[in-house]
Amino acid sequence: MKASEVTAEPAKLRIIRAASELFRKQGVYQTSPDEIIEASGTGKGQFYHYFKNKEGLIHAVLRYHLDAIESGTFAVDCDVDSWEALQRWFNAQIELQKMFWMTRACPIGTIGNTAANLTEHDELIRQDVARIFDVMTHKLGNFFRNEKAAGRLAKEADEEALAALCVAAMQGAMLLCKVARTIRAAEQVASEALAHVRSYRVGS
Amino acid sequence: MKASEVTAEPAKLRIIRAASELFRKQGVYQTSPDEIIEASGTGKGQFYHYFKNKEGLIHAVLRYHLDAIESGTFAVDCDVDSWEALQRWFNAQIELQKMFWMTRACPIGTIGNTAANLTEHDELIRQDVARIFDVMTHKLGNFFRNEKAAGRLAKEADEEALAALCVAAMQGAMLLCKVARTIRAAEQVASEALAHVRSYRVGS
Amino acid sequence: MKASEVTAEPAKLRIIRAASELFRKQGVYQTSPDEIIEASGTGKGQFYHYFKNKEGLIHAVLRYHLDAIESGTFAVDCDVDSWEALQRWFNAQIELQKMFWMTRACPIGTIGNTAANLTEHDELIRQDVARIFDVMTHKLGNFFRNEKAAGRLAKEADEEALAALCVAAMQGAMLLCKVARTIRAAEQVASEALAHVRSYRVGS
Amino acid sequence: MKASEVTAEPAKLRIIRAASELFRKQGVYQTSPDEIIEASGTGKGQFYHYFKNKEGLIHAVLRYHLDAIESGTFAVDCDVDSWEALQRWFNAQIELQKMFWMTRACPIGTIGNTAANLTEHDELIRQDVARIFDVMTHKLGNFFRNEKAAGRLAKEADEEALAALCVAAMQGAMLLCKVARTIRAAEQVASEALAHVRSYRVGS
DNA sequence: TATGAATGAGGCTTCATTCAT
DNA sequence: AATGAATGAAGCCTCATTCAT
Repeated sequence: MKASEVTAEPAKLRIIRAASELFRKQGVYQTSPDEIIEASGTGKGQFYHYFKNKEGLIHAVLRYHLDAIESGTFAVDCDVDSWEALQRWFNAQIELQKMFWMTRACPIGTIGNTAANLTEHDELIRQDVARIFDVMTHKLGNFFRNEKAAGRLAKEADEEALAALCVAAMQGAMLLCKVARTIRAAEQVASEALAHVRSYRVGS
Repeated sequence: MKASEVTAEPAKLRIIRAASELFRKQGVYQTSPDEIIEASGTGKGQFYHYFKNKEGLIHAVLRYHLDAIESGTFAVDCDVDSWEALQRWFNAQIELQKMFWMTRACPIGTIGNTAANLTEHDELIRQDVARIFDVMTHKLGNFFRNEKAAGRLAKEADEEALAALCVAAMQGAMLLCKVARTIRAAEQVASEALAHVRSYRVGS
Repeated sequence: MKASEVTAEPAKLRIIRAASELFRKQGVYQTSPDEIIEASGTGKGQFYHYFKNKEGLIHAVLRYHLDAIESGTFAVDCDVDSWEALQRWFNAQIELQKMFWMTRACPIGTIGNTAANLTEHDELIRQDVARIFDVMTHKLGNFFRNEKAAGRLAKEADEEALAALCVAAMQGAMLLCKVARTIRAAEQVASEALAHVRSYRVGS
Repeated sequence: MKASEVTAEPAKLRIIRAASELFRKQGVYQTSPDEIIEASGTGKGQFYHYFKNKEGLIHAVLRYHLDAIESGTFAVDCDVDSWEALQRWFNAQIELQKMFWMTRACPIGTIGNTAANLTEHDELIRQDVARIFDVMTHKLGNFFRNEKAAGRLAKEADEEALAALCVAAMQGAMLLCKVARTIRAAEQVASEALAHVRSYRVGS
């Protein structure tokens, strides 16, 4: 049983990884199970053996990203613990965007953007995406809360709102960049958002 | 000829309006020509008579929104000429979001999010969306430029970047709200973004 | 409009007839839309243009048979108005069974037998089949009622029950014949059922 | 060897019993090996270890029912040895039908109905079903033969035909009941069939 | 201008079965 | 004896588009 699980993981993981990559490149609705099956080098049966249906796979892909975010292995490190780390958080997103240039960089952004078109049928997916944004926002919020507790952030600062601004601004910025095919908006937005949160900084 | 154009417009417009509404509600990829045809009360022939194909219709819908934005008849008035109007610009989006609760409010955002996943094939659409965000950003930018010219905005403010922040933040915020099914993020983000641009205000 | 309906009928009818024939030969669950499409010389689009789905087609086929039964053009004439006609009603079923030998003769029987396996999902179909058996039973019942009214059937005879016996016995008999690959059971059953109803005959 | 057979039986039997129940509830074609495997609490390997394929399992299920009928442990006791027992034979089927309301009661009927649509491919199954109906008919026939031998049944009675009528009428009646969702037809048919065979009774 | 029938590629999913452990 | 991963053919259906009237 343990042995079979060990050998089973690859196929399931291969599917998740292939799907994750295709979703990022083409979007969720533009990627068919057949494409994922081919890219993962598995078969139709495998796909539906491991996932109830396409929605189930999307769910699995999102859990995969969520795990990465929570464990700190995500492409954009959300465990911010210093103002430099916050700066890096913004920069990482800009770099990702640059790296993949005209393809959508942030996998969450892509699925999140897809989520923007979700119908009532995809409730599970909506919740997954919501969860991810929630975790990201909380992680940034924790930094601001810690800073305030340490007296390095103005008392009137709303930690939650500042975190929401950072996440929302960068999601929106990446959308703008994708359609405009230029990184400028992301740089401007990151710069302004950072300036804003820094304006609440007090002490040293 | 003129007469036929006069009688033709209604059908074409009906299709555009029906499509616009369905795109906003369900997303572009989740809306089939058949659905649009049914909702608009026209026929298959009409559809392909007025539009080369589905992409052509999306293009027409985007031009329709662009026209509305440029003429100031868009749901969110982008001709901002005072700090109160700017506040209204933010509020209008929040109100739209509330109105359509859990559906994506901004029609541009919805199509834009789809466009974010477009392949080279749908280049036309990408450019349309880019154009719209560009116009929105410029309209806001004009306000900041005017304010600076009038000495009411700090010299060190980057008008273009501030406008980009406003647009990006609200696009991202509406995405967050859509997936989280709560208006909170949009309110927080609007509040922080507004606070940021206001911090550059000088004089009275 | 009338013209298009006239030209449209053939495709729809061709599908219904092809399906009807395949259902009789192979059974409903053993016949795929693709098979029907091929046999009818139409295309997938036609199929789903005229019928919501496979169930919708089954429904249409059953209505087609019901119409034939009601209008008296069905292979087994159910408008029985004499004892000779009743005899013919039994014989017609036996002859059909012989004609198609190892294939199932009665299209209703085939679909009815399929209906025996219906799940809750096929409610519409169940009702259609029920309706057909109901009409058949009532038509036979009418004969018995008329005979009783004319004083040629014993007062204690239950017209409805006699009709039910005829229909049920022949449905069961055809099942037995199909699996046994011999016509004997149908002949025996028809003979006994006829003897039974005749035993209630009075007068001339 | 003997020991392993002893431990093996349970799994094989569990599969047969689970399949039998599912076949009765949903029909043969609507039941997949996976479903049977899950319901029986076994594994894929078990299934194909004990049965060559699905057809082999159907065959086994039918042998299982045949054994029950021959040994008198079937739900409907076919070892009729008195007029009361005959009455019970009819009633048992009505009671089964009531018990499972709207599902097909007789497992043979269900598989038989499926078998009625079988292609040459499933010859084995057809023969199994034919065999079962044959055994049932013979068992009832034996009763009539015995009665005739004892002088309690009219000489002109055709024992075999009477038995066929009973079996066919009840199979047909259960089909009618299933589609009509009412027990009425079965009661009427049983009553008429019984009346018919009783009409040949002679002596007290 | 207008209608809707026709087309067929491709999407998602289930199924029966085999294979490796 | 037992497990469940792997396979791929086939099933049902939707889609965007073209054609005929």
